Amino acid sequence: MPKNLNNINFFERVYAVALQIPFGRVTSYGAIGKYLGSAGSARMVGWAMNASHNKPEIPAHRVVNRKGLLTGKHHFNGSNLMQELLENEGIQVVENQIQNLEQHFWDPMIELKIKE
DNA sequence: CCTGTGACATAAG
DNA sequence: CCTTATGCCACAG
Repeated sequence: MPKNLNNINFFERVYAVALQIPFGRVTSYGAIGKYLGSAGSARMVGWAMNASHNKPEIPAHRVVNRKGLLTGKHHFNGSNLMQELLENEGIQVVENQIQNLEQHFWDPMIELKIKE
């Protein structure tokens, strides 16, 4: 993938990965960023998710930080919607933190492999 | 072009 | 476990 194209569809890349997260699975901002080749710039992923508000189809609730903490829940309607969505997928959430994270963790690097 | 910003990550104390 | 500090990088204005 040419470097020049990295910045063009960055948001869409994030969306594409988020959309590929299987039901009942979650991943981290860093994992997505790493998969996109922008390792370390997990902030970009979070920011992209912030922009994903325009795209309701993006399962942003399946994207959490490294600790499995629902740091972005405040960005959902201001309620515990994010937690409810996760619990609806069979994921236990206690104190805004995903339980058994490793069990539910979905790594795009592994599941989607690395292209190029 | 420069500055601020952000739903993160990692390290250090 | 906590708080700070620093790196990180694309985007908006």
